[in-house]
Amino acid sequence: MKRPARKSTIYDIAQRTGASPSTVSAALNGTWQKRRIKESTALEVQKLAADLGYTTNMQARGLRSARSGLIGMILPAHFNRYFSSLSQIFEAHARARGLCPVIVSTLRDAEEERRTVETLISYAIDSLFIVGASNPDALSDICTAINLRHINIDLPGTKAPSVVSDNYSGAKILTREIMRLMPKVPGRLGEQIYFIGGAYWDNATAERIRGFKDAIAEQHGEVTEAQVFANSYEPSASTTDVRELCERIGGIPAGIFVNSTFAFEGVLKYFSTLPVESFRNTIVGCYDYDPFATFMHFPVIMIRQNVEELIAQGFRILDEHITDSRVILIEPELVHPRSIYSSPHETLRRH
Amino acid sequence: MKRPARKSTIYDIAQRTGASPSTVSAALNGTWQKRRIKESTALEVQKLAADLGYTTNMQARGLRSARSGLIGMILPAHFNRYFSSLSQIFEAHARARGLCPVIVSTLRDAEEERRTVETLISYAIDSLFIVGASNPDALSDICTAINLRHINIDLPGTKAPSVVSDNYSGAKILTREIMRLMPKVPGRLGEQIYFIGGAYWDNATAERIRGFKDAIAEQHGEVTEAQVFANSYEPSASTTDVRELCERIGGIPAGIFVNSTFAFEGVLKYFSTLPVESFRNTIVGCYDYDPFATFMHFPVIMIRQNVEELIAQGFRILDEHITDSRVILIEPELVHPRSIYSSPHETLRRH
DNA sequence: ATGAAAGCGCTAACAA
DNA sequence: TTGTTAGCGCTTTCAT
Repeated sequence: MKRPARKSTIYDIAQRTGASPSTVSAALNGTWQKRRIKESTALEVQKLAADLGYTTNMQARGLRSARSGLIGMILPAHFNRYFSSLSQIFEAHARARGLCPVIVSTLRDAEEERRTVETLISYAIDSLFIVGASNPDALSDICTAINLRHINIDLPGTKAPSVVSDNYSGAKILTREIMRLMPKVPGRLGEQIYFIGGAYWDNATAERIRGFKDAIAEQHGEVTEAQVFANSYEPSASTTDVRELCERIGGIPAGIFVNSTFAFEGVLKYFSTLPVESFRNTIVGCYDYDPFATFMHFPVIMIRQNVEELIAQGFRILDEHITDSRVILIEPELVHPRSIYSSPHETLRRH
Repeated sequence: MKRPARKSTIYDIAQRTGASPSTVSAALNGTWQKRRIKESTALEVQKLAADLGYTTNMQARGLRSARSGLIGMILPAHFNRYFSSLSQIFEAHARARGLCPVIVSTLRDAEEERRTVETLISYAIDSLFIVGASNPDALSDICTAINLRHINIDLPGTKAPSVVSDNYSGAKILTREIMRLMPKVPGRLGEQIYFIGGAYWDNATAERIRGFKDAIAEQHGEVTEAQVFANSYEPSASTTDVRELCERIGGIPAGIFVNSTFAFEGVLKYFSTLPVESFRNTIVGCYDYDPFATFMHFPVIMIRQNVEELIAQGFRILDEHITDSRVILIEPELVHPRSIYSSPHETLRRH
């Protein structure tokens, strides 16, 4: 059957089958049994629709029914292994529910986050995942005003349910492991292990710093502020910080806790100026996983967050209509050097 | 001013300002000058709209005007450094044009690609970027039928304009560099350098294999088929391939051309079972860039595709209303070991 | 310089 | 078992 140039509508199908538009509508949107349309009628309509290449105009349906079939997610960046794995899993869950995912990055900019949420709302998204927002509560206010179901992922808020990694224990585990593997050199440990990257005003970073300090305190007493560099998420800030640190202490520290792969890239930028031999006595722990990073020319241990669980719990909360401000903690996992995990890509492919 | 529970509409604003809905509409969508609305009227309307937290219902606008303000992009996966950098750049361009990006992954599955495009069409996207599709022409047919502007990125089609990396020259450059740096050992070169990953039926892989073979032929004559393993994009296939290869030749080959970071992860999975010393005489070249991969315990050279240009040229083609099936080639760049480039994330942040 | 009114494609209440 | 009808919120033509 030749397809029309214009997209066909239920009216076209109504005309050609002799049924009414509402019958066609019901036959096509799955409510025909409830509307007691004769099966043969429904089948006839569906057949013609398929032949014509009909697809529902979602704008019209959405306008009428005040729902869109879209589900939104905002996150700090696409270009990051952690966030893009969240996207991958989020998308799979959305698809499984018959929703079309709309994933937009907001570059850790509160104003951009606000604008983006308003944009998504103007498209009538049915619910929203807010990942790593710099000001989740401000976004919650916007969502609540129009009764939009939403949840915070990765960074908690106080006005909506949150699912976050247990950054405190993760950092503690990672720090303990760094200390265990660190070359034993004389002098105060306080001058040998450092925290680099992230921003101290952000909850995730703050929790990780707390875990870092507590782990050290367990074994070696207090940590000084001079051991923590957390003023920005920009990789370039970490480049500067680690350079100044190394120049000050006259070498690469024995242990470095890097707050994310973003920061790690910044650190590597400085490292690339140093000879390979200078890394003999260094161990790096990085909060976030990258398979290539576990294969570097010096030992790197990593933390892998449970991305599947972060998203799955988010959907569970939506399903159960939970709206209080509970915080669900998800345990991350320690990754040893030279470890390759399969990517979500591998497990998702279906056929 | 207290905001209403329900989202306000132009009718609410019309009522409260005493203007008519059409005047309000014009005042709010930027056409008021053309409609010769008094400036004071427009300002009054805009002020109230702001106070009320009004935002346009894009479904209604889209339904009426047959445009949505959405721009779609489909790609094989989010969870990949190359694709997610394409997302990041695509998003920036879309935003700059006042469009809302909808980026969906289709897992290199032709059927999923088709379904996704139909879904995006049902939301009336204004144009579409098709990245790395397994069957671009089938998608072009769907788009053309409803007059949807679209372009192919990364993999070319014959029914729409395409912007692709120059995979042939990129592979040639990479192969030459592998050969230049390879440890010189006796015996035929044919038994010392191998191509691993990707799928030979996919244009990008095929072009890279061609570049690989030609580069070797330039210096050492023919290449045998036994040197090329390209049956799947799954990392696990590369794990198996490289394992069997190494077991067959009794060691790690002197040179390995890895077709993508996906495949590289698979290769590393096997490498992680080998002692560090066994890599003394190996050099790996990988088609795709990852900063961490350049810091491994054996030398890795990489190809970095010009992501910014791939997307920018795509938008240029859209802007210039080009619809023929021309193919624009973008040159990629060789990356030496221990090289860190700044991420798109850093350059995009605006404020 | 502005208002009235039609209609985009769909859903759902109501009528038959 | 099916048809009629009234909108959803907006844009746009035409009238004033």
